[in-house]
Amino acid sequence: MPELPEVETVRDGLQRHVVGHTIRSVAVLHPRPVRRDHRGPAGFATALTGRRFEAAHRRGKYLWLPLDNGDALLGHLGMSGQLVVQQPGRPDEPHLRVRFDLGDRELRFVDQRMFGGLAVSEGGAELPREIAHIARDPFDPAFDDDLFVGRVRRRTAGIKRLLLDQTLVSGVGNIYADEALWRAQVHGDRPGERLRPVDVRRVLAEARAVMGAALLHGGTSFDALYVNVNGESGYFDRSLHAYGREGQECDRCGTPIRRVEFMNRSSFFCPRCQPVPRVRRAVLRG
DNA sequence: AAGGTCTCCTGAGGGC
DNA sequence: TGCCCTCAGGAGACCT
Repeated sequence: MPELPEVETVRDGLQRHVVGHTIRSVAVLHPRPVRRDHRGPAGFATALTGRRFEAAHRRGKYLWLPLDNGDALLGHLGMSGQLVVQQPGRPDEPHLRVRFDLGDRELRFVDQRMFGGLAVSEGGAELPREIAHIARDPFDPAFDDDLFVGRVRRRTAGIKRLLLDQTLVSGVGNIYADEALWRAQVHGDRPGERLRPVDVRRVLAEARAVMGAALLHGGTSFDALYVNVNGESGYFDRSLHAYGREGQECDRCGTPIRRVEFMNRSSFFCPRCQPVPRVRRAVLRG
């Protein structure tokens, strides 16, 4: 599942293998991945044909590639999306959805579950308006720690939900949220407004630490010929302390890791290191 | 405004 | 072996 480190690794690959190349033609093999583009599959292809990729940018889990006419190709990998650079004529990947012919190479969007997608953003070279609501990520030099702490502490929602709110901080998904909270020894249900500033800062610092480590690792999984990075940085197998470890001993205290339902998915935490917040006493209002 | 739930999508894996 | 069920989840839509 691509979160910030995986998407950044893809961005880096696009920068090195796609930027400067011109799109000769576009083949949309399945309509769903271009569903966000109001032009439809044919219009999407037309809008890109003849354009040259000028750069590769990222905000949170979104990627965008400015084009030579001021528009941009905007993309999100969703759960299972991959952007692959292939030699022309190589066999189609099983879930190949969109193919860009760049002459001496092809850029391919492969996505099994199709939660991801591509769209042309009109005038979106600087920052696509479609993602103007997405916050900066914790590695962005312009990310404002104090602003984040302040916003979290004005919210009643649990800190995990807030970590996943891409308008507060971007790039964090379910896995790194659980890992950051485990490392910070904070339970995800603790309301933002009940956390001390130092607690919020620790969670933020641990989110940076765990994603930074994954980023270093993800960068090495690149090879010279292909941009072939997806949600699997390989980091997960080795270094996860909480996510996916239900019933296994906490690496810090030995208590079995617990799994609970959360937003139609799962949360993993150590019940000893990350004590469940006591339910606030009901306040009767007259 | 903010919090919460639902939905989209496919293949892996479990149970029988 | 094969069928059915559940699960995984980012983020927009939608309701309260």
